[in-house]
Amino acid sequence: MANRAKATIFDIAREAGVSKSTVSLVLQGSGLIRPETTSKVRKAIEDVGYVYNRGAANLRKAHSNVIGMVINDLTNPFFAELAVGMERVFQSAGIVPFIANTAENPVRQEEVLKSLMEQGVAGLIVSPARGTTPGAFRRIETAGVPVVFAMRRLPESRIPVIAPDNHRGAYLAAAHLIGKGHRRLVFFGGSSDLVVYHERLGGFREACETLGIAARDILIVEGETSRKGGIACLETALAMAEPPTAALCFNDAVAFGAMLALRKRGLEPGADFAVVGFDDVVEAEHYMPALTSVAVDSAGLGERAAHVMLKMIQSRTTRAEDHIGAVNLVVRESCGPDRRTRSRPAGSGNAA
Amino acid sequence: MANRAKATIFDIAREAGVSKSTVSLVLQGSGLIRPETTSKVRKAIEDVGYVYNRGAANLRKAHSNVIGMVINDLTNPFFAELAVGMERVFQSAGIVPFIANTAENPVRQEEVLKSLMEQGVAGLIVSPARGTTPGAFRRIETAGVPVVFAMRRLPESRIPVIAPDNHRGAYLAAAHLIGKGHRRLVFFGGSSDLVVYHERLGGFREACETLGIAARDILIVEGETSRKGGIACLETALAMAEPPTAALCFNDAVAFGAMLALRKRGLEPGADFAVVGFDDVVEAEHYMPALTSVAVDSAGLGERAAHVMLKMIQSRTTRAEDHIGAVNLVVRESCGPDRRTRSRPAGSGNAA
DNA sequence: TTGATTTATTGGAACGTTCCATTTATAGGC
DNA sequence: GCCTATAAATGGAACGTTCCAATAAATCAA
Repeated sequence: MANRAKATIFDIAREAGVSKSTVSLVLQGSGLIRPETTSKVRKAIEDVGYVYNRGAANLRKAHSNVIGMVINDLTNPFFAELAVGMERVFQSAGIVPFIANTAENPVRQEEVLKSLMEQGVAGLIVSPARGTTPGAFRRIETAGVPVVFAMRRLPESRIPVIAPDNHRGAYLAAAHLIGKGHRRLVFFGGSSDLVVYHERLGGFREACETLGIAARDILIVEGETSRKGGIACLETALAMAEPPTAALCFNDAVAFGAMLALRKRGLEPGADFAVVGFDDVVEAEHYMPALTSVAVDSAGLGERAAHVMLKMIQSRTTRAEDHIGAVNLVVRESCGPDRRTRSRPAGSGNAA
Repeated sequence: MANRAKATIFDIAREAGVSKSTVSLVLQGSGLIRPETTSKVRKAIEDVGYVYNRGAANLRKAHSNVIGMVINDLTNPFFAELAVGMERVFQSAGIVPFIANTAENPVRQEEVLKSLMEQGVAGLIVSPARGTTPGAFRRIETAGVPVVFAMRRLPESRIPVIAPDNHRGAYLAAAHLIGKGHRRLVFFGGSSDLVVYHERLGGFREACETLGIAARDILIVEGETSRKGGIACLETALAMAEPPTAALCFNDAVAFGAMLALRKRGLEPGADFAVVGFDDVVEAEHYMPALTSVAVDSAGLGERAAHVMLKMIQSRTTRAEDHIGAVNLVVRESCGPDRRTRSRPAGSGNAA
């Protein structure tokens, strides 16, 4: 089976006793070919161990069938979920998405994007790396390749975005905390080079302000968006002269870190200090205590992004509407009982 | 910048006032071109918004620079780590790996593999989906494309494998449990269609047998390799007439599930029932209690796999040696204190 | 039978590169 | 100044497909 040099449609043609054009037609599933001829060709294809050369085909064909998916952090299950959601819809459209990881590195992202473009992708779904420069996608835009951003956006870009309603999610979470009786709140993690950060922080601020929290009781501690960052944030917060009693965290990883740090200090997350996460990754439910978090349905957003992309490709446009996905607060145990029913007000249980 | 139709080297040539061949040479970084000419061409490339067509190039060139990475479950951080490790070494070799997810589905895997082959990959690193048929890679082998398996292997395949020493890892873990005084042990999760399962179970068995555990005290509960599966396994085990006191779990997800189920029953993982995981994913360290687990260094194995692949491509071979990665048991808190020092022997603390 | 129509099949040009064999320009030796 | 050696640039064929226009074969109406 199969000699050294790779087989082409000419080899198939010879084997089946037809012309290369006929083979090409069969390959494309054209109905013009007589059934017996078709099966003769099919057999020859098997016999010579043929593998279709999509590169050659794309030289003539208008459109390729590959879509690139550029993700900033594959090890974050949140983004992996996003990828999985996209794959679901592409699969049913007969498209194979290729995933590439940028590890939150703009330089790497540049390489990855370049490579994907050279490969002739039909479209790109991107969760841009932190620190992506504004012009990073100009080349791609002028090439007319459709791009959609997922989860994250760039400051002043015209590229359509599929993302959760970060502002509202943060608002809901903060409102929940305030409803529980907390009066001095902190926002943990993230940094201002991320648009998402501003959205979430904005929601947090708005809730605090409209629900009567004094400006001096609205705290912010920036930090890495990881467990480690969460630990650091908590240490910083508890070292304050007047520590907060509740934290809304930039994402679940930060929340896990904060809970861990709490435990290390002998404090019980929920009872002694309230923690809310963001994203609602699968582990949130299984943590001890289970983490209250803002669910964003990343797989659903992935599906949405894929649909938008499909439509853009089909209608040969590079424009599309943004889509802001609904969020909802999943209340679990990390915020403890209602504080207003307790005798001692905020600040209790803060023994180091 | 850039008119509608995509620019080719001819457009660059016209713009720069040279021939297409010169442009091609510049593109390939040939030193034969005069520096001033080179920069003239470089400028033209910018001006026309050129994007290199790798498909066309591969028609002539012997080798492509893309490597496919086929992963069975991207949402499992363990596999995501593997991917990240590979990327590290490919990046420094100027290669962009494309990742595709099979979601543990052999049919999907078939499609993904086909698509990657059509794209003209130079090599394939695969963590095969469960239930992959023996012949699934024959086509690829006869096409002469190098393949290496990572983490998992197929029953009778000749394809090189990069995997952790599952047998030894399980042996170490079981020995640890026995050393702690446990005398009735169970293996949780997995199923016999996976070679890895047999390896890990084999190590568990060998440790039990050589360290004097009676055959009737060596229990096995198959199950899904997920949190859910772990929960089910634990329920099954505790429902036995004579329940075990310690479990070695197929992987960390199963272990997390088991610990969860323990908690739900009011039992304390570690003190009341010992649990050991496998893979040592990042969360293992952060769990409550921290999970004792067999560390396999998946990122390191990913790097190794990538190196092997690079060498295979370079030496134009499709053969390579297997590589069995070292493992080590990371002892944390999920196995509790030494049981031999306690008054009551195995079986205590098992109130439902 | 003839011409028109439909159904199957085919040759050739094109797609955007690379690479080889040439050609042209530049420099060096005498 | 001429010949040779070297450096720089070039034209053309090839890579494996698709698609159009053209041909060949089969069917049908008269």
